[in-house]
Amino acid sequence: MIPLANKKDLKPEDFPSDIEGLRMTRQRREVLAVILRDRDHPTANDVFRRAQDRMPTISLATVYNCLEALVSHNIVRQVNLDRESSRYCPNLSDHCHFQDETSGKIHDVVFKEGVKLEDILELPKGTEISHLDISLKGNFGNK
Amino acid sequence: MIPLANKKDLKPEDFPSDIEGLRMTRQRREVLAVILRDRDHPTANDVFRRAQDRMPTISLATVYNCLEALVSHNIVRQVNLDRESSRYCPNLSDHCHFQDETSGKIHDVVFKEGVKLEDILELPKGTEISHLDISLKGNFGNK
DNA sequence: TTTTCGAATTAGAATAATTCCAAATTCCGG
DNA sequence: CCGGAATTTGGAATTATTCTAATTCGAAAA
Repeated sequence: MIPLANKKDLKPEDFPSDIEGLRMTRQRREVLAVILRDRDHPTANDVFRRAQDRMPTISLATVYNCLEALVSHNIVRQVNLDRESSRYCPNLSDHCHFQDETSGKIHDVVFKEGVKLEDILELPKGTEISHLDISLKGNFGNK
Repeated sequence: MIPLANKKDLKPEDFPSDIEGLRMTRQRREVLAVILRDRDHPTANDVFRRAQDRMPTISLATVYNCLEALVSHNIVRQVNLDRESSRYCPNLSDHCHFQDETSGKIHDVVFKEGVKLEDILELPKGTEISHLDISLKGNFGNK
């Protein structure tokens, strides 16, 4: 599924009719295209406003529906920071999120080669991890 | 402030009149006592219901006020998992949270000795971290 | 092509956590 | 004890998200 993540400028109408077992409707294509195009971790409402440019009749409820469909089929990732609205991200590879306190912008941060959770955390034997979420806040270096 | 965390059975009225620069009012004492007593990561509403046992007139708004005062003075920690309501935790030492998917219960998990973030994440030089949040979901081993 | 039928979309109402507000109360220094 | 400041209170307001019920769509069958 990483390939999809690179199709930054694929036109919505060129998406296959089925992605990860999810039927791609007109509005799902549009929502996905927005998320692949602008990788700034938009909220559902951001996605809604952007999708309206090319599809003025789309509704906010539909955007929520589409996002939930895309997330549950592992096509996009939902990012939750604190109590803020959920954000959406087309980067499916293992990574975590850094929110710059001055700009509010969110940056993806990747793990160093070969790092395993068991090396970091005191977890009882037999623990099985299905989801991991790491988020950071502070001042991001450089760029 | 670790000492406070151990005063599991301190009566609210025995708290000092000032903790971390925060004036301890009657309702703040009560809220803090609830959090120190039941370490099950209660939500604001849980705290409200429990506080009502000894103080039937306390209001939910006050519980929210108290919690925000306690959190901003680093007396308790606010825990946010996904989109669920915030939970509150008297454990101020570095740790993260594991939510057991079958029971819904939240467990504190500590880092292994000597683990540093820079060893784990690819962070640009000059990055300063002010907050770190790690949460896990899955099936917790043993106990 | 036309029909059919479940799935998807829509607008608006409903919900739930949290915050806001303005009035009443309590607190504390002088 | 007094006055101003801080806190508490109940209810209204806000906001993100979900739900609902009606409509529309679209793929496959006929």
